[in-house]
Amino acid sequence: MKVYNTLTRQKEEFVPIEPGQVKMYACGPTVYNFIHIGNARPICVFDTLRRYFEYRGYQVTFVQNFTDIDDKLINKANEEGTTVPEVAARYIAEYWTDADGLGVRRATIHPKATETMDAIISLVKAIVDAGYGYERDGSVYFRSRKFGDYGKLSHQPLEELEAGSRIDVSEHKEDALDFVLWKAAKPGEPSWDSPWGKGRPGWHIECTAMIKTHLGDHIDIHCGGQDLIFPHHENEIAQAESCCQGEYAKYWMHNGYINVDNRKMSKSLGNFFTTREVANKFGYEPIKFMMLQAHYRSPINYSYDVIEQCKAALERLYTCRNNIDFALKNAVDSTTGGEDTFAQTLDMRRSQFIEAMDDDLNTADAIAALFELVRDINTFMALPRSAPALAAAASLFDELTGVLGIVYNRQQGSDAEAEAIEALIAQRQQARQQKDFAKADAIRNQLLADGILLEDTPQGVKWSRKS
RNA sequence: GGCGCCAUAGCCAAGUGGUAAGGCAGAGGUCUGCAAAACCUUUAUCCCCCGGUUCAAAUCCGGGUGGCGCCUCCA
Repeated sequence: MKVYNTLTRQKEEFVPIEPGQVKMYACGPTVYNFIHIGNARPICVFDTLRRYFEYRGYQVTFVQNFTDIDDKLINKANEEGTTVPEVAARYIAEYWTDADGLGVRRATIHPKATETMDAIISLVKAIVDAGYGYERDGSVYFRSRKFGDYGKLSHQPLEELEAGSRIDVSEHKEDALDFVLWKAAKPGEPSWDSPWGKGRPGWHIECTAMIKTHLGDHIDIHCGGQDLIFPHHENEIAQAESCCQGEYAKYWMHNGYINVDNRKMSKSLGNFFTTREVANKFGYEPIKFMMLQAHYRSPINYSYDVIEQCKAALERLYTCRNNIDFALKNAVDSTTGGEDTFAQTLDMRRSQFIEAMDDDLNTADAIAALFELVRDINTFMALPRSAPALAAAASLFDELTGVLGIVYNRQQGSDAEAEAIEALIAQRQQARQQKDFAKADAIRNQLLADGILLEDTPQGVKWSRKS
C-alpha cells in the first residue's frame, strides 16, 4: 500500500515498523462543542484507513484523544456557570452520538488529557532535562531553534516562521519561535501540581505524551487535518525527538478541508455546520459518503446540492442490497447459467477496490468499483438465481461497504408492523387481481405516506422503508 | 513576503505520458395496469489559457489567469 507522507511530500510504500502491526494516532476533538462537519472529516477518513489496514490483515492499535482541558473549555464552563469536567463529559457524549451515527468505530484507546497528566509532566521534565525546555514564572517553554529539525514537517525555513510569529508581551519566551509546554495556573482555572507549581499542559504536549504512553516512542502513522501541520504537529515532533532517539512518527497523513462557498469551514469564521444539524436534516450516511467520494487530501465544498446528490447515490447502493435480500427469498434451487462468470466478476471488483485503496486510500476510485459491482449484481439478478450465488454477492457487497464504513442501518420495524404491512399488501394484490386499480393505488399511496415503498416485481411485491 | 494546494460535462468526482472511471441530474428505450426499481442507449472530439518537450500530454516543462490554504486558536 502507498500513502502520501507529508514529511517527504511523496507517496511512499507503507512499511510498518513492526511487521503485521500498525500503530496509528489521530488528533481528536477538543470537547467544548458539537463537532462540525470539518471535524468529522478526519474522523471518517482515518476510521476508514484503520478499517482498511485491518482488512488487509494488519493488527492495528489506533489511538484518538479527547482534549478535555483547554482555554475553550474553560471559557465555555465560565459562560455557562458550570465546570470544565461537566462541559467535557457532555460533549464527549455528544461526540459518541455523532461518531456512532457516522459508522465510525471506537478507537483502540481514547485517552483524555486530564487522565494523562503524570505522563505529560514527566515528558515536560524530560524535555527540560535534555536542555530543550526552560521555566519562566511557572510556565515551561520549548527552545524551538535548538531543535535542529524544527520545520521539517511544514517545510518552513525558520526565518519565515519567525516573521509570522508574534511575541505575546505577557509571555517570557527567549525566542519568538518558542512555544509553551506547561502553562502556569491563572486564578480560578483548573490546575495540576507540577515541579513548576500549579498549572496545566500546553496544547501540543498532550498528544506526544499520549502517544508515548499508549503506543510507545515510535509510531507508524500520525494523522490529522492539514491545519494541524503547523504548529501542532511540528511541535509534537520537536517535543518527542528532542528527548528521545529516533523518529517519532514514520508517516504523517493529513486530510483536506471541508469548505463552504469555497472558504475553509471553521469555528472562527463562523461558517460551519455541525454534524448534528446536517444529520438531523439528511441523515448521517450522506455525510459519510460525502467524505469518501472525494480523495481525502482534496478539499470538499459542502453544499445542499452535494449532500442531496450523496443521498441519492447512497440510495442506489441500499436498493441493490435490499434487492439481493429479496432475490434470496425467491432463490431457485439449482444453479443457473453464468454463475461461474459472475463469481469471476465479483473477484475482479474486489481486486479493483483493493487496488484503489492501496493507492493512498483512493476511496473515490474504490466507490466507483463498488458502483460497478452494483451494476453487475443488478444485471445478474435480472433472472432468478441460486442462493449461493446471491449470498456471494451480498457477502462481497457487505465486505466492501464494511471497509468503507458506509453504514446501512435503515430502521427495522416490529414484527407486528410487518404483519400489518403484509396484510395491506395482500388486500392490494386482491384489488389488483380484480382490476380495482384505484383501490390498489390508494393502498400503495397510503403505505408510501407511512414511509413504506411497494414495488411490484415478477417475483411478487417487494416492500422497503424509505428514509 | 515564505511554503503549498486546486482548476476535468449542468452538479459531484477519479484519472497524472498512450488517446476521458464512477455517481447525481437530463433525454430516449425495454419491462409494468400504472408506478417504482432495474437494464440498455445517450449526455466532455475534449480536460482554465498560451507556448514548449514527445511518435504520443488532461497528464511533463515554462509562462499566464482564476480560486483556496498554512505561516495565529482551528480537523
